[in-house]
Amino acid sequence: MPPIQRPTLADVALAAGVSKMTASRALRHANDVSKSSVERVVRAARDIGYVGNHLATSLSSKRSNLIGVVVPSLTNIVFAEALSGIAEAITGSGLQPVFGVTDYDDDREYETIRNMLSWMPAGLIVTGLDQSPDTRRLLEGAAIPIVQMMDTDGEAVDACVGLSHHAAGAAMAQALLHQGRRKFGYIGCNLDRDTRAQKRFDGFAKTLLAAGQAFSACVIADGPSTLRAGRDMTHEIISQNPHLDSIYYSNDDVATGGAFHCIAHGITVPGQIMLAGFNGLDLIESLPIRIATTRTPRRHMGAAAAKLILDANQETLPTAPQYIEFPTEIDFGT
Amino acid sequence: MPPIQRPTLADVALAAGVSKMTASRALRHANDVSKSSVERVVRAARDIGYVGNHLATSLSSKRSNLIGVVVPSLTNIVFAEALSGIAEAITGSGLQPVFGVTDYDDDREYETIRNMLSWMPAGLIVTGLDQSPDTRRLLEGAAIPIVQMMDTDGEAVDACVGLSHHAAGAAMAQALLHQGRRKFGYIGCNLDRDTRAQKRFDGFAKTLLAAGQAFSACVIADGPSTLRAGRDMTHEIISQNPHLDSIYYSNDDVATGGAFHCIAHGITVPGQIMLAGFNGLDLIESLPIRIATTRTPRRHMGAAAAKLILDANQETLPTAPQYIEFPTEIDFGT
DNA sequence: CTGAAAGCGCTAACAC
DNA sequence: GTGTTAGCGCTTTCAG
Repeated sequence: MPPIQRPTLADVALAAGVSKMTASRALRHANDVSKSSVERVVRAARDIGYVGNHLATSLSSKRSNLIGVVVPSLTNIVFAEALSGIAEAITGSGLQPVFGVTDYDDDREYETIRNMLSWMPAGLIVTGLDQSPDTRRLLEGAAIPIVQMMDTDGEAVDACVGLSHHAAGAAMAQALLHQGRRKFGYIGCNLDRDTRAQKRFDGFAKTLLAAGQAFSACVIADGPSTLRAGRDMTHEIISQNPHLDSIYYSNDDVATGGAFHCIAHGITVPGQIMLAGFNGLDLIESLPIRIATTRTPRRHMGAAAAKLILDANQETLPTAPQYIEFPTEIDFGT
Repeated sequence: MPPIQRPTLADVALAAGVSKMTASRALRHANDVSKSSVERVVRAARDIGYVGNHLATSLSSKRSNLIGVVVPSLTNIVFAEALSGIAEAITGSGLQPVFGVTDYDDDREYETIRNMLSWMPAGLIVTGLDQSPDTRRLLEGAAIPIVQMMDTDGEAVDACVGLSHHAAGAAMAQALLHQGRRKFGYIGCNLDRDTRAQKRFDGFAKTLLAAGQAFSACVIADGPSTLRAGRDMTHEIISQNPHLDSIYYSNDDVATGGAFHCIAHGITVPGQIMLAGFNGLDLIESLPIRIATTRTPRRHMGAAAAKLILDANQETLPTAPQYIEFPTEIDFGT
């Protein structure tokens, strides 16, 4: 197929017998144009299969319909769900999401954001509050709405939608203490890069300390959070510390691995030992045993972040920098 | 902060004491420009914080660095992993992925693709081969590389990277027959919209038929594939058909729900009943019981699709339409 | 090796 | 209501 020149607005205008401007106006806000013109333009556009060129539109109007989204990972369902919430929130708005995956790497994050900025996006949604100084400068210098999502423990560049991971960790510690647990274990993955998991750990540990308690054992691994890692690490921590009565995990994936270990080895949960994760994955509620978790509204956070961008692009609304903190809820699955 | 006019190439050129063109060339392929010029331009760009404008670049060069990706869902980890593979494959290439979620809806898919096309993307990756006629026309008319991923059962618009779901279903039926199973149940979600799940079902059913067997019971639900649905439907099918010795599920999520049901009710697996899913999620291998599954290379499929687009954009390579079929492998978890 | 001119396809800002 | 004139910021020519 020869690369046929795709029809432009000029072609539409010609076919409709009007000027480019009238065609342009007719195709966008049908008001301000006579009914008959609109009709002819729309028909002409359809007839010749006009599609429009966002590049030209955006360059000319100095604003694009792109919205950048930066997440650390996509194998973790949590971020995929946030993306999903974003996608859902912007359907019908004409905005298109551009995404970047940083793999928890500061340099990748910097490059990704820099690259996105050169698309003059309508806004940027990035994960977390703990960017590198360079990245932060980049964000601060960008003259577009920036929303940092998933976390509220720290200072936002602009707007922020998330939850307090420190508080979530603290709340879980409190809850386990209330349940009478006293021999605490911790199992975590990827802690050196996942600052939100760190914050939960800190919150949990500080709360224990304040109650005159402490972790009896911690097992921390470098790799990503996987069920297998959770299962293996649980095996390790329990065989070395048989008297643990509870384990806090860096998230539900790892905790589920722990649950599988317990099921396979006939360890009663929560009888002998209580397991606690984080996120409130659907998975948890279907598990044949009950483990505790903190429910988090990933989808809503994504949607709320997207809505902030949407609002900021409607001049009519006051663009007060928002700081939205979602409450979390502990779920014992009972 | 007042909306300071962001520096343009002209500013860089001015600061470096060269023309716009020299600056442009220096910033892209440092060849064809004297060393001293390159140096001055690069320094000037950095000094004034020049970022570049992809909109202008793309409009002018009539090709963008955007790559469109259309998936039916993001809550299903499988598609998130494919995205992840795509993102990984294009890192360093300068390409940026734009994504759209169709929620298995033909109209949404059409609109999403249409919208993406107006960004003049370097290529498009869409899920599956079963688009609506309108969408198909849209794709055929687009003068860019199109890759359909995840499926090979059907005719591709251009290139195609995936696996045969019909064959995968057939292979699983064969495997269960070999294991001596004779009372087959089927449990599926979202079959009316998920054409790939349909194909697996067809392949399985046809193979049973060819062996003189048939499903003893089928339970099919409309909603999305969830663990809870799998668990509930398994409860239903087993209580109504106590003699089933195997169940084929539309995918691993639903099958895992089934596994949880069996664990909770003391049904031995695969002793009393064998469960078989599809995808080979990591989850499966950590499960305390062994269920069968078909391993699928989601990440690789995504990466391969992205590579096809990458290659097609390098004029040097022959742009032969590709048709890549990945083999699948049945895993009994033993 | 470097530069000047001429757009890419569209819309903002004015006319009429 | 509609059209005209200028660009948006960059790259593609084509001359030097």
